Amino acid sequence: MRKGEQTKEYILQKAAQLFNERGYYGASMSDIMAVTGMEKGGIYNHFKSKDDLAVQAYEYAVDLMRQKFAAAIKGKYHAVDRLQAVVVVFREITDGSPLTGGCPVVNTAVHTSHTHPRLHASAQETMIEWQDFIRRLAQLGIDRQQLKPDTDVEMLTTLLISTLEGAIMLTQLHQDDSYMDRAIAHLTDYLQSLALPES
Amino acid sequence: MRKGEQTKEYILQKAAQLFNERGYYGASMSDIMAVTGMEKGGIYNHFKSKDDLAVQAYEYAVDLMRQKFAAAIKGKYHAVDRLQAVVVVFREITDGSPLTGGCPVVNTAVHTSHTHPRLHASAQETMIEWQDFIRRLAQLGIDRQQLKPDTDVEMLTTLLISTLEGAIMLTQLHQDDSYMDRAIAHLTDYLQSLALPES
DNA sequence: ACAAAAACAGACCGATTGGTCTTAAAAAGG
DNA sequence: CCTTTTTAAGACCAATCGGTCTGTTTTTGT
Repeated sequence: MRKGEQTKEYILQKAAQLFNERGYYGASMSDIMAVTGMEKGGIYNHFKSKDDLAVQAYEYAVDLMRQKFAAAIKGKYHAVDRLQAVVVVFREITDGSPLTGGCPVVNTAVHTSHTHPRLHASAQETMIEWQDFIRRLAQLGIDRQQLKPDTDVEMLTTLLISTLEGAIMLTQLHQDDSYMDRAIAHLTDYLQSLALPES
Repeated sequence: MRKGEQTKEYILQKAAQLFNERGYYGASMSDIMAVTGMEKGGIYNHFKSKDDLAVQAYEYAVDLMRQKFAAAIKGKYHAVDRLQAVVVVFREITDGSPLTGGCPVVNTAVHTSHTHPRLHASAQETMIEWQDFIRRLAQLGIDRQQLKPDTDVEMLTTLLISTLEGAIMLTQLHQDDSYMDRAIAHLTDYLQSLALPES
């Protein structure tokens, strides 16, 4: 029963990549067969429907991102360092890590908005999770007197995600990293400006 | 020959709306028949393929945006006022004007990235057009000594579009205007900070 | 090594896809 | 008003869609 788990993860990886680029309706089962090199029977042995595959593939992609976020802040204790590390994870999205084709959460959100309620709800939940993550980092930074006490946490969260996701989109659209570079340069300044000088 | 033009525009309006929400592959010709209340023959009388319809529907949507931008800066001569007016047009996207379902350029960019090269190229061109528009407004503002001479035009353009498009996405995803409100509040401050005091 | 179980291939299915074509209804031009 | 042209309807088509199922091949545990 171990061989099965291996191929299942292999399929998930390929499918996650394909769905991220093409969306649920833009990627057919034939496409997935082509990209995995497997036949229909082999795939449907692990997933009970295209729907099921898409949902699990999305969860797979999100898990990869979760791991990157966790690894990024590991060993960092200053809120500015941590938030900067989060920014770097977003930067890596445009480099194709862990998936090429842009942010899986935003892509899924756009791709499924009026077509696939189940996946759309998942995208919503993931985004709320990310926002919470950033919010907590910021709030903890305030509590630990690393960030200015009047820091607007909600504003910080919205600006970080909006600017980064928007810049990812521009970088993807034009195949030009400079948009992401500018966004990050600005956010870096912004984060630094929130730092409370050591007392 | 006038009745035909009327129905053609009617179809374009309905199709533009549908494609904006669901994307090229998420919206079938049957869906378009349903939303227009027309039969297949009536639609294919005006468009030679689904492709043709989608391309024209996108152009239709972009034209609506173009008109809004033109109207927004009309009668305004200070760069900060003009850029602020551009921001307001983006704000109206989240209110469903001229189309519900978010920004047609970003939606098309994401929906067609690896599936429909023709439409994807159109989205690219439109985005370049918008960037040029903002760049020119900013540069003219510097030339006319309304903006600080050291204003980074490229940075301004990237930040405006990235932040606004990212915020539109969040507002759409969560059905919550506050993301857009925060983004705009921040950008308003930012634009104000670039203004050159009257001499 | 061998029996049981899991994994995979691929033929097959009905439904839906985008698209065509003939025919009828309705505008438009004289 | 009456002919011509345009407009729209809807039956029809091949191809593709997601999905099932049976049979064969591999793994697996013993």
